Amino acid sequence: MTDTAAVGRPTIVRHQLERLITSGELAPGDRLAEVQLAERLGVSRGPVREAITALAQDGLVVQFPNRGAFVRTVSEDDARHLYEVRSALFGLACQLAAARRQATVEIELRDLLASMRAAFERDDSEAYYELNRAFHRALLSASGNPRLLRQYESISREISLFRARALTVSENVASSLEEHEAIAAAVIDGDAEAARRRAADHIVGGLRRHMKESAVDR
Amino acid sequence: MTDTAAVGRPTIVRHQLERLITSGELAPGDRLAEVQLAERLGVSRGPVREAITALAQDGLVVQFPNRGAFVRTVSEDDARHLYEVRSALFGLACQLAAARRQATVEIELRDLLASMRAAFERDDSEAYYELNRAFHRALLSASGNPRLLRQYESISREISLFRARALTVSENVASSLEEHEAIAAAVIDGDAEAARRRAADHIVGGLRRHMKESAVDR
DNA sequence: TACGCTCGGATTGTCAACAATCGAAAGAGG
DNA sequence: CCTCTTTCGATTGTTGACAATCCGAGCGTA
Repeated sequence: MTDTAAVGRPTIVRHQLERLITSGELAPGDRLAEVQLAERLGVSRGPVREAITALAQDGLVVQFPNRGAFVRTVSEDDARHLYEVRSALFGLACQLAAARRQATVEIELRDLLASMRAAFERDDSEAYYELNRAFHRALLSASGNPRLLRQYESISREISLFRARALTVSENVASSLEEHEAIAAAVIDGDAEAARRRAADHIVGGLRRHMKESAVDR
Repeated sequence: MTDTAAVGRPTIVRHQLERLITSGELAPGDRLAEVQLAERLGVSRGPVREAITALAQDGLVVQFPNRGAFVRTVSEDDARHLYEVRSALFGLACQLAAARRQATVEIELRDLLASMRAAFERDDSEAYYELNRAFHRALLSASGNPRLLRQYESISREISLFRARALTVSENVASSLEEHEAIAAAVIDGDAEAARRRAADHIVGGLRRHMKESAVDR
């Protein structure tokens, strides 16, 4: 009955549909025909409808009465709005993480940063992308606010719909890496205000990078 | 297909259920029996199920597989987490509003503040509560980020489940009013950083007030 | 009495059929 | 040729029935 259980019923169909969308198999703007999805997933229309309404509440799908559901399309304005919210959320996470000063987090961050630097130096943008995600998740978890993590991941899913087919080029990774190190330093140092500001600025920079199609750091 | 339409299908049943919960008719912890709700609302189980899953995704309801859905109970920790997120969101809203410097907002804020001060002086906490909400909404709207408004209202709905039966006592209204004036001044002045900080601190203060049962300013 | 098992009522999960609504194509009229 | 109306196919919205699952009452045994 508490926050952690509020993730909702992890119904198989819901996750399958979510995967179809986030993987790009169902592209933004695509129609979500209930019967078609039902037979594709081997179930009836009922579970599909519920999954669709859940995803609509999540923002991945938009519904029009009597006209059906469509995969959300994210305009440039939408993307800016989403990045603004994400920026505030990540800023808060780092602020809280810095205020808590957990020793385990310090180790985890140093470890991740070392791996990221290694991935950068051997130009492995695939690995860097994953480590980047792990780095963000680590700080979100370190905030001690599970709701914040959930909110952040929801926003991130929506953002992933923006220019989903942008290639991950390895430009600006250097500056991204520097920003990460600055954030980690502030968190480890316990400087909550600096951590917040740097984290927020970092996400805003992510919007810039995303806008110009170099999508490594989203 | 854009963000504004993403509010989801405004199905009657969903709003009815939401009202039952936010009005306190269905208290936190109460079971949401599908058949009972169905006949109470005069529909079948289908729409009720969909409404429940939507509300679960929203955080007002928690679901357990094969065991049913319950109105979310918000612990003190949950409340703190929610207030932290709310604080960041409202801070962002005021920061953005300050950066935009819209003339119409200035007028609106001055007007609202005058009404709030009047309500405070005649000790009308009911009116003050409503004006308080309007003040927050005005700043959220002035941010120019509809997604932010939506997120904020979602969080606010969840917070309203915390100690829902706390009486609205007219204590601390004076300090709350001062904080509002300080926020508005920063927004009007275009000082985004001050606006953000004051707004965030204001919400954190709201948590303190809420914790000690004086729930005027949530 | 305490513990484990079985069974039964109640509730959720799923399904297929029916009703309501929409959009597009066909047709009538100007 | 264009526009408005009408019809029709397709899709969503809703329903009641059936299957699966859970929880607790009752029974038996140590």
